[in-house]
Amino acid sequence: MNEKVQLSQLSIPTPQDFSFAECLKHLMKPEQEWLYRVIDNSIYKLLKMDDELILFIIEWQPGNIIVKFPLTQPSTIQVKKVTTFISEWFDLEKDLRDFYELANNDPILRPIVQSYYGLRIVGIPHFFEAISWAIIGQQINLTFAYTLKKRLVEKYGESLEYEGNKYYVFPSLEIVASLTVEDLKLLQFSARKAEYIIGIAQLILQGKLSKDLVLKQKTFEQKHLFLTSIRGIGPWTADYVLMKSLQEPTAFPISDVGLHNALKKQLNLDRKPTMAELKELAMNWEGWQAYATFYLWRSL
DNA sequence: TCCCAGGAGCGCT
DNA sequence: AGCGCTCATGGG
Repeated sequence: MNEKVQLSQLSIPTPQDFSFAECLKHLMKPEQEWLYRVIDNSIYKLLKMDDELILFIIEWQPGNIIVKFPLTQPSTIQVKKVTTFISEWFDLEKDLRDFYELANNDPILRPIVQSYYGLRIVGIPHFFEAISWAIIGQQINLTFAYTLKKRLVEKYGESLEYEGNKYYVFPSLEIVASLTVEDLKLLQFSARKAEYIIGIAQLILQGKLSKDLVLKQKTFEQKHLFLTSIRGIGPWTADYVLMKSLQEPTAFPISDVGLHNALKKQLNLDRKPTMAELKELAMNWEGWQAYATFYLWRSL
């Protein structure tokens, strides 16, 4: 009667300057996010691995992220994949000391970094999801972008129910690759974005695009160039993906509207900064442009 | 109604 | 290589 199930548990050490609370705040901002759920300081996330849906719960105790698997006993390989996923999700491998030193000498970043100290770039490890999300978000307001993503995930993503809540995984490459532009237009995607996303799913399935293929490029510039050679991926999207999915600290979506608004606010401007001003400011952020951007986004 | 939104591709110089 | 036009639709 009411026997406690033995929970499989995993522990991932976190860096000294890691703030789970700040990362949680970031995760809780969107109101229409269906690819994870935050309940009482725990993150619930569903992944598909080896054709199996795996739900896990992320908590934190000083020094360690604790992962529990409430429904399944994960295999060794699955545990390893979840560990990698979480490490990328919260950018745990990055040593931020140089960034913090740089930020403390930067009049714009100093106050922001103090306010959100310990925040790490909360990424999108799932490569196809990261690209799709960037494309969805191109040139439309974020609220509508979340609506579009929600519709896509609801309609085409696999799901599983746990304790009364439904958890989704991002739609598979196979499914998206087989969709027509009309299918996505029904969800109010523009024809162009539908083409981009379907085309990218097909490219990945054909082996012509993958995280590994990007990583194989030697320099950051080559990675950027490789990504922008793909239809639908312009400079902003390439930087966004390099920042959120490949943990590249020098990725810099310099044309990003959110970045412009954050700087306008921090600098107390009555207009958005010009491209020349952006480049001038960013000279101080060399090597850590992605972190500067992420912290500036947070300041909004 | 108007302007803007976490842009990108394309054609024309 | 750089500029301008077009796409597309919800939010405020």
